[in-house]
Amino acid sequence: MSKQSIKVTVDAVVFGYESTPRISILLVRRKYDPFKGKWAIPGGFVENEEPLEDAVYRELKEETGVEIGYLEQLYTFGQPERDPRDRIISVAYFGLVKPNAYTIAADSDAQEVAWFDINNLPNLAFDHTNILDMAIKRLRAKITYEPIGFELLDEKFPFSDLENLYTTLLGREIDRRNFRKKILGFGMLDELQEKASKGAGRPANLFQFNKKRYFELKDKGIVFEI
Amino acid sequence: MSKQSIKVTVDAVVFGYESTPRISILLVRRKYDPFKGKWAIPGGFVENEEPLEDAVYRELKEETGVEIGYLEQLYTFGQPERDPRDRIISVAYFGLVKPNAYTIAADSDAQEVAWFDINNLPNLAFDHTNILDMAIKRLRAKITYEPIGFELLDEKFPFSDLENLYTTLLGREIDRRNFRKKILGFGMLDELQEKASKGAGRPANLFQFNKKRYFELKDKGIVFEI
DNA sequence: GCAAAAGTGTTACAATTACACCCATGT
DNA sequence: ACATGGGTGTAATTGTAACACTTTTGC
Repeated sequence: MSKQSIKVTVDAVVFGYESTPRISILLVRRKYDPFKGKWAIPGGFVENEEPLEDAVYRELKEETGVEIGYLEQLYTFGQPERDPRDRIISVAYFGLVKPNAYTIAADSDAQEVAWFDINNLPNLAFDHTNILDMAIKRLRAKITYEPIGFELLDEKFPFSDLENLYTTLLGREIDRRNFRKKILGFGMLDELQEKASKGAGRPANLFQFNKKRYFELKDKGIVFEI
Repeated sequence: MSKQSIKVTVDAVVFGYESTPRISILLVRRKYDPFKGKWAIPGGFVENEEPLEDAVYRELKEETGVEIGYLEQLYTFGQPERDPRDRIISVAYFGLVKPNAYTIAADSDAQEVAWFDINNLPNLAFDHTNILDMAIKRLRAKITYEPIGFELLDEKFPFSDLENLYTTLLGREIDRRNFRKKILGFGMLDELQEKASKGAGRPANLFQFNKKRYFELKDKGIVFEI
């Protein structure tokens, strides 16, 4: 009991979205053994007096330079054999970044950090494929009952971005009219007096997620659901 | 990093149900400091080569003698100040026991282990009140989208037991006809040729949850939902 | 004026809710 | 025969899903 020698790490599956459209995940290439040279999700050891979430933010900044807008705990992975050398328990998180925060630190060696399309992932170190699978499942499920999709879009976004995000993540077509009716019906989006400039076709109105309003509605018992 | 001195425990919030009706939670009284004499949820240190879930089953058996039928990970609590002495991270689980497993080990001092009604809980050691709150929320939410309620009932149960369980947990009346229609409509309950014996009134038919059938239906895309 | 994406309403269908009486047993 | 809990169907309402044309801009 008092001779317990278990180490604790945090790891973070960080998702980004481009309107290409593609959903991507932030990976780092390992510099040391075990699994030297393999891609892995960013993470590292928790310091003795450090809260778990702080450790996640710190490691992400150190390893990738990315600052995330949304973070939640995913699951704790603790199988004794998950690390070939020591007993290491990993508290995994999942995070979302907006496109404008979607850049990798200038001081990182670009060869060591990269975004990968979730449909085209490399083999990963440790049990990170498991962690990633769970994170993807959680994200897919969660966007249907919590308004976290906005955390993957710019502050101001055209409605079609939201629609494409859902189409891409859920892997099925969505009826534009019904979707718009439903989302706008909640009343948690502010329609701005601004139009998207770039691109072909008719310019879209921009919208903004009103978080304060969302919590008011939630308190009233209104449930977000797709 | 290599001087990390964090310890890892598991703790389990174990729920039971009696058709009184009441939802109860298994607690143990602490024998040692810190919080000596206070009630706490059962748990303890993970051994070096021990999977986390094994540690939960072991601690539950050692401390309470209760064998649980359902177990899932809840959340990992890691605030540095959650234990007044050391840095201890707790991987919390939540478990469900059927009424017939609802007994406390004969070799336990009865004064040290007890079931408490969730509406009448004592002050708890550490941050266990937080853990418990989260577990209750999770249970309430989860019975609406996964068929875990059966894990709190006997193998064979009258339909009214299920209805009362849901009424009690959700804290609102449920229309008997609509509820029955919906649940039986899923086709995951077998109606037995047996009747409940005890009690006043017309004897109820007994039902049994068909887990195999449930997974078949789930694979077909049928989703359980209340 | 044409290509490209944005914006908009109505109808059919499915699911959910509301609601009240008879049945089987024990005493 | 009465008290107790068990068992059952239908109609109204609500929510969801299907569906196609017009508008605004850039080239």
